[in-house]
Formats: sequence, C-alpha cells, structure tokens
Amino acid sequence: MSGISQRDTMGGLAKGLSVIETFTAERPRQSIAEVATASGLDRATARRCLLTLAHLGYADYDGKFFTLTPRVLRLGTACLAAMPLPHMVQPWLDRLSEELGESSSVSILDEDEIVYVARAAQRKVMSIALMPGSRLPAYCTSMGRVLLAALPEPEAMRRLLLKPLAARTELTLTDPEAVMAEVRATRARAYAVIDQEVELGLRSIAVPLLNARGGTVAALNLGLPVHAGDAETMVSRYLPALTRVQGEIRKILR
Amino acid sequence: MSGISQRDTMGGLAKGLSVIETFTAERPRQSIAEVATASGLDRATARRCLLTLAHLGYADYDGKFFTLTPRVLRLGTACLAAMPLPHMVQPWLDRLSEELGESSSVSILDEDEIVYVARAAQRKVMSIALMPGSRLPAYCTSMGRVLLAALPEPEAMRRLLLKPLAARTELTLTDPEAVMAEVRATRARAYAVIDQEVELGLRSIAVPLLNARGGTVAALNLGLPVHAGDAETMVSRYLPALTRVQGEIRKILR
DNA sequence: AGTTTTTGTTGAGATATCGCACAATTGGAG
DNA sequence: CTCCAATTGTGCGATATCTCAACAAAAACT
Repeated sequence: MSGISQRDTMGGLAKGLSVIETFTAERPRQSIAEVATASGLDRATARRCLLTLAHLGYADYDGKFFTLTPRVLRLGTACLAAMPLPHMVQPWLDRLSEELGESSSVSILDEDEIVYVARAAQRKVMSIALMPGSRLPAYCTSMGRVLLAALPEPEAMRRLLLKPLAARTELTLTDPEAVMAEVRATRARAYAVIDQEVELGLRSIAVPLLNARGGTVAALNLGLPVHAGDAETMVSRYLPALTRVQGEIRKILR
Repeated sequence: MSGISQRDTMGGLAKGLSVIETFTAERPRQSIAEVATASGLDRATARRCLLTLAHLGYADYDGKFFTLTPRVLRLGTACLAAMPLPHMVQPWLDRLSEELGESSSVSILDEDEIVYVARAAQRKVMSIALMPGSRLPAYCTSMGRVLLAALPEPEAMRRLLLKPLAARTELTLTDPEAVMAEVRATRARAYAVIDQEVELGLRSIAVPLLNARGGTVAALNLGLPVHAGDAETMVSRYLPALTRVQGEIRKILR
C-alpha cells in the first residue's frame, strides 16, 4: 500500500491550489469570505492563501476583492509546453484542416472532461471559441467517447457518474447507460461520431491517437457543420483522412 | 506600508508553485533532485511538494520521474476563463480577421512577456502556433512595445533589463536603449510597427486597447506577411481598421 | 569489483501554519 | 446618525511542516 503519510504532504499547497480553482468565469472577482466558502477552507486560511498569491504576483488585491493575474497562466503553460504531443501533432492538424477546410483538434482526458491540447481552427462553426486548455464534458463529445472507450469499463463508468449528464441540446444522451453503450460501440468500430449533442448545427468525428504499442494517448477530431451532409456521408467522406493522419502520427509516437 | 507579515503568508504554497514552474518544454520529466536544484528548495521539501502534487492529481510519478498532468491546465484555464476581456474582444477579432484576411490578436503584459489572451488566426504566417496563453518577449513584438509604452519609463526599462535581449533575427533590436527609444516613439504615435524582429517574413502592427478613462488595458495587433507591402503602405492600409476597432472596444470597456 | 558521487528517505529540534474565538471594520437600513 | 448584520483582521495554543543533517541505496566512474 503506497499510502501517502502525513509527513510526505503539504497541506498549504493543496489549499492554495484549491483556492486558485475557485476562480471561474462566473466568479472572477472574489472576496475572502467567498473564496473560503467556495473552497471549504477556514476564512483565516483562505485569507493567507490569497495574500500569498497576491504577494507572489498570481493575484491582484484591491483591498476588497481578489482577481487572478496572467501570471497564473504560467502554470498551465508550463504544463502544455512540457507536453511533447501538441508540438508533434500541430503540423498534421494544420495540414488536415487546410486540406478539408474544417477545424481539427487533439485532446486528452482529465477525469470526466476532455482538454484541448492542440487545434487548427478553420471556419467558425462553434459558438464558443475553443483553444488549447479549453474543456468540454467527455460524455457528449466525439473525442470524449473515444477516450472513454480506451479505459477499463468500470473506470469509464465511474467518470460518467461524477456529475449528472446535462442535456446541452435535445439530441444529447443523458442516460449514463446509453452513453456507455455508445462508448462500447465506439471501441468496436474504432471511431466516434457525434451528431449535435454538444451544440446544434455541429457534428464531429473522432479517432484515437495510438502510440507504437497500440495504447490510446489522445483523440483527434474534425468538427463539421450539419450542412456538410448527413452523418453517414460524413463518415465516408472524412474518416479516411482522419485514419490516415492517425497512422502517420502513430509512426512518430514512441 | 503594506508589508506582508510572516503570519499572513503560506510558504508551502509559494514553494509548490515554484515547483510547478520548474517544468518546461526542455525539462518535462524531472527527478526530485532536479526539481530541488531548479527551484532552490531543499530536496526533502521538493519531495514533499512533488508527492503532494502527485497525490492531488497534478503530477504523475513513476517512482523516479515526475510529470505534470493536464489537471494543471485547470489552474491557467481558471484564470483565462475568469478574464472578461477575452470574451468581449473575440467577436471584434473575428470580424477584423475575416475582413482583412489576416490574423489578429489581443495580449496583455506579464513582466517582460506578452501573453496572448484572444486570437483569430487566419493564414499561417508564423512558424509557431500562437494561442491564448502563449508568450512572446515584449521587447521585439508590436504589442509588447505598445504595452511597455503605457508604463512609467523606469518601470519599462526595468522590464527590458530583466533578461539579455536575444537577436531572434538579424533585424531584432537588442540594445535596451534602442528598444526604449522605439517605445518612446510608440507612445508618441500611439501605435507600433515591428518589421521582422520576431521572425523573418513577418511584420506586425499594434495599437493599445484603452478603457473609458484612457488607461491601456491590453494591446491589439495584426500580423502581416512581408509580401503584403512595405512597412509604410502597411500602416496606411491596415492602421485605420485597427484604430476603428480600438474605438469600438473602448466604448464597451468600463 | 571498489570507490566516489548523486539521490531518495528519515528523524529531531526549531518554526511556521491552522483553526478557533474574538475584535475591528464596513455597509446598509431605519 | 446609530444600530445591526455581515465581513474582515488578529492573537493564541495545538499541530503540521521546514531545515538540516545523517544515512542508505543507487548510479556513475575508475
């Protein structure tokens, strides 16, 4: 049992990170008390975390509210920059998007969300701007289905049950069992198709990116507007290009 | 004097964050000892930080090396998502890029670097993919010059002297005084032009984004390939569109 | 293989930090 | 203006964590 003993942990770090994560688009400016309740920390502790962050330049403080500064971006950027995958796949994405005239992306899984790590945007079909670091729920995205399909089934199920599945459109599957059935089907056919489950007007097709040993390390997708044809013609028209890139990338992934 | 007293700080948090920042593209996998020397921490302390990060899911540990996980991206993403500016300017960037057929971006300053917070990419002129969160040095970029021009001169100079200025191309200004002269000129004419100082073949023109009180809150730029004409015609052709957007955004920035 | 160097881990005393309870401040409402 | 309610700042004992050093294990070198 590799239990982490008391001696090997740093509570202060864990608390500070949870404080950073309380800042969202909905709550970009927070008082000490707000952060305390959002993070579950004592007010005194939340205050110390926030003052420390401000002192280090990760936060601004106007005497009343705290805001995160762009310095925080260094943390995430350190992570993205440290990943070899984005740099390796970017040229392939650029070529693929150029060739097909549509946006393509590569993402990986973080718990129940997919995280975009590389993207070549072509036209504007989605209402929200996606970029490296952006997140979408796994259950209703083509890349999410592909990545869940690579997990042992109980683990995939655990992640599907972390939060209730929201109906983003009238086509979104919200029953975990129904999604799981799609995940199984995805595993069987080695690609996933999403028909307007994230956003109306948007379809998407994804394949796993495999390393030399056949392990799934990420997912590659193509976003397509509905007027590009029905789901079936979409597969016959675009899947070959995706699998070709999948094969090329597999050669260069150790 | 708003000195931060000993009682108001959390050393553990500061140490942990510095540990995260030791991970870069050059050193994505690090041992405990490497992190210790890179961060200046004691090996025992670095170990506690790393084990804590691993325990929280921010790092992976194979018994020898640590790697950051995509979970770290939540920290930076929290920050970007919490910024109102990117969402407000994105539609303008999209329109501007569409209209002119070139890439436009908005960035802010973090010490001596500009940080992209929004971007509408059009064609591929730059060798590296820029995206929100990406960083470039301020001294050799049009947006950097604009943002430095908004600072008090001693502060701008301090930032120029933080690191030696690298000659990215044969046209890059590397003398801090020469750059400072350009910064002054930028302040005087209220826009900046960069001619292949970042990368050969790439020119760029930038204006400040001002709030209602006239304070500079960010910079807006347009990247142009050299074949779009010489620097002067570039200004006469593209500056009006930039200043128009600048004016529009100023109206909606409180 | 033997030796040197580096690395990971552990312990103990010295500090720093936590969480609680209380004091001070702020912001409205009457 | 004054009071109440909500929020923020502060001292203190109990605990967690840091630093420093020693040690063991592994690597690198001869």
